[in-house]
Amino acid sequence: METLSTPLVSLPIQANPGAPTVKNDNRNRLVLSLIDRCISLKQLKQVHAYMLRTGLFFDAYSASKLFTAGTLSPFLSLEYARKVFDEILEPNLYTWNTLIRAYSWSPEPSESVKIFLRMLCESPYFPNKFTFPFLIKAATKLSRLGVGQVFHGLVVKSSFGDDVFILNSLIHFYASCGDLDFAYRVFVRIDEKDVVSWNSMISGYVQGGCFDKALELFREMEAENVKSNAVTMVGVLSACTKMKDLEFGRWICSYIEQNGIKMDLTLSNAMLDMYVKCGSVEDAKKLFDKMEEKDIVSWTTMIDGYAKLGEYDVAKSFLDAVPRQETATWNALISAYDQNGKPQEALAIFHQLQLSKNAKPDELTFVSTLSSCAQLGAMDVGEWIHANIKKQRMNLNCHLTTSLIDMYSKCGNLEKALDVFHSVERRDVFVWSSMIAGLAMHGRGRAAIDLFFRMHEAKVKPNAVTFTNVLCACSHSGLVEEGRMFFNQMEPVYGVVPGVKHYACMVDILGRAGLLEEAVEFIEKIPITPSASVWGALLGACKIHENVELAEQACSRLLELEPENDGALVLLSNIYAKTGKWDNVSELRKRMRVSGLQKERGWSSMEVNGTLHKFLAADNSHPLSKEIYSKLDEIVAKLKSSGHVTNKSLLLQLVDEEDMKEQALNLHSEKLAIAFGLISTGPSQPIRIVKNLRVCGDCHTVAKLISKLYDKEILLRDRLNIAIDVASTIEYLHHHSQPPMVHGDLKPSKVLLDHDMIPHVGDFGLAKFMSDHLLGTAPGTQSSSIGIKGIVGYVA
DNA sequence: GTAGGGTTAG
Repeated sequence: METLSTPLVSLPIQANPGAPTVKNDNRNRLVLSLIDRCISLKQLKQVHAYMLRTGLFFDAYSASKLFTAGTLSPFLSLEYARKVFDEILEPNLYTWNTLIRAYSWSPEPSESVKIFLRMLCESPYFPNKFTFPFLIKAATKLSRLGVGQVFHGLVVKSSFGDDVFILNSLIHFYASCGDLDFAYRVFVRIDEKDVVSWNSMISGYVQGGCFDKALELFREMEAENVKSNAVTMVGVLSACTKMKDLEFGRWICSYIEQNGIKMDLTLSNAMLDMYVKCGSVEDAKKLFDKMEEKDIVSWTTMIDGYAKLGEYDVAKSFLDAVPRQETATWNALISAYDQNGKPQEALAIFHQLQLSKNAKPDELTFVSTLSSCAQLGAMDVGEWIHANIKKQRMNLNCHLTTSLIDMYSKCGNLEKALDVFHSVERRDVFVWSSMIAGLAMHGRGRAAIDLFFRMHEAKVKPNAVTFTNVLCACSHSGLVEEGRMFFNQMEPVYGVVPGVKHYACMVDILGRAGLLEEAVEFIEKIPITPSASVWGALLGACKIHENVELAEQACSRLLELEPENDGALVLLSNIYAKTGKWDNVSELRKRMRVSGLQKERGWSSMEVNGTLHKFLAADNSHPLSKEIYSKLDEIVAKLKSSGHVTNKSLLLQLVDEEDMKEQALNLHSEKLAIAFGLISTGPSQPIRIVKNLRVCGDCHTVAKLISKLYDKEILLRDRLNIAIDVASTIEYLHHHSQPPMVHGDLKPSKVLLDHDMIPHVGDFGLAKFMSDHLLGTAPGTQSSSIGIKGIVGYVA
């Protein structure tokens, strides 16, 4: 007889399809058992061919067996299974259900719904109790509330409203669509709740952020003597993790032991994660060492734990020890570096990953790496990644789109950011928001507002991030009326409750416009306790408008909330300096020295052909140092002969000798970087520089002059990241109290200020971030800063 | 005669 090694045959079908004369004999049973033993698609196809030749395929049961194997096997090919299905002349309900199920698992769950509709039209069958869980799963994956509701209605009409399997799927469906109330309504109406009903509701609450409710439900479950299982524990542990409640987490671990709940790999991993996220890497390590079975999640959790703690060497040793390196393990380290303000290290690991044979970068790698590129202004690497995404024909999903827009915007290339934005079909709220931020960053406040309305027309609902970006756009373009309008509309019209960031933005808008009294009145009316960032915004405005008295008040309120906020002290000292109160300046500086507050050292970085060059002030460590300094001399001479006078008042420090002041200014890291840029870039290449702190007024002016004198585009971004076109005098005035030097035909060199206006996700407190963002520092000084997290745009 | 629900990281 034929065996699996029999070559594939051509398919002249001999059997009469209409008459299933296949006997249930031994030979056929053997063939059917071969289906289960197939270990490759090729073997399955051989059985298929044999069945066609003998006519066995036209037996409904046998055909469905083959088809099911095609959809279930690890080597499953949905395309092949679909072909098999299409060959089955009269598929039975089981076969239809199997196809619906196959698609509900696939990346195209909408096919499930289409197949279901086809079944209703083409077949004599109605859905049974098995059909609905598959359909509801598809609706869940599609996140389409309406679709699931239709199925729910059908369930009730088809009298399956008591089936606990179906109702449990519905709980899961409603919860994952965010409708926890409805999920709970389904839950309470189940007469005979089983453990899965409870688990579905508990994990629904956890995923919806209602951790208290999840734990309450767990207690209720206990009170009703429903025995929990490992899945229950995963849900409850996950709630502890999110609440960072180590004590309760430990209690759950002992509960698991006492109640003899069987540990499985997922539960162990959930425990590991709880320990790591609640701050006890030691406990996690103990558990990790005891675990008999570990998978990639276990390893990744440990790497992530150590990396987030800043113990990078330990994290790396775990990475090296992973039995099978996968992309996720690399991603853990890359994203930890990225999010802890170590973008260079993130890129270094990325390069190692590229050299590694075991794994290749995936979407998540690119998202983190693009964020690091954005932080560093490393546009060459960013562009390389963009090209790679295209080359790999990787699906440009919303996460990647957002990251690309963010990267190009922050690297100063608004056009490319817009290209990406226009090239995609799918734009979620984060894609729109990042583009709004990009426009705002480049001083295009009106365009940012227009985009907001286009987003509204596209029926994408704005969220808190969108409003922060729109308000920032108003603030940076001096659009006071528009800012007021958006702020007043956000809750009543768009249902977004103003948060601390929005209040701070509003104070910033009013303050920058000189409406200091109104800003103070606004602060008094804020229904929540004003955060440090709100006072920071007021303080910033006081600096612009030289209101020393109010500045002192704002500063003391800020320091009550954040005694460690060195930025506030630096800003206040700048205000004193600007108004000539040198005694107060030295007193403040002394206070900072005593309390150990130190300024972060300023640096500027510049990327040339994918290599990053970093400069400190008066740096001479660069291999081309000699050439750089001679270029700098040349620049200084050219500037002088063109009539530029160094604005020494910008050096807000007590330096006595006039020429020392001038020299100190000329050695600023951004000037070194520009000099280096002039000798290392081709004639048409722009110079793109990123500064970690603020760019001083002199460097700002000089950058523009050099741009003209050398006919070179210069993009200079600092930690406050807004691009200002030379032409936009008004916007300039909002940032600097003295008017810019206006040159008739100056090339549009841009100065980017206001880094990271987009709210960040992650462990850095938002308030802290916002106060950093809004405080900034005065031109000429370099304030210390707190770690900046680069990516953005979407909530984890 | 075959089948269905809930879980961990990034």
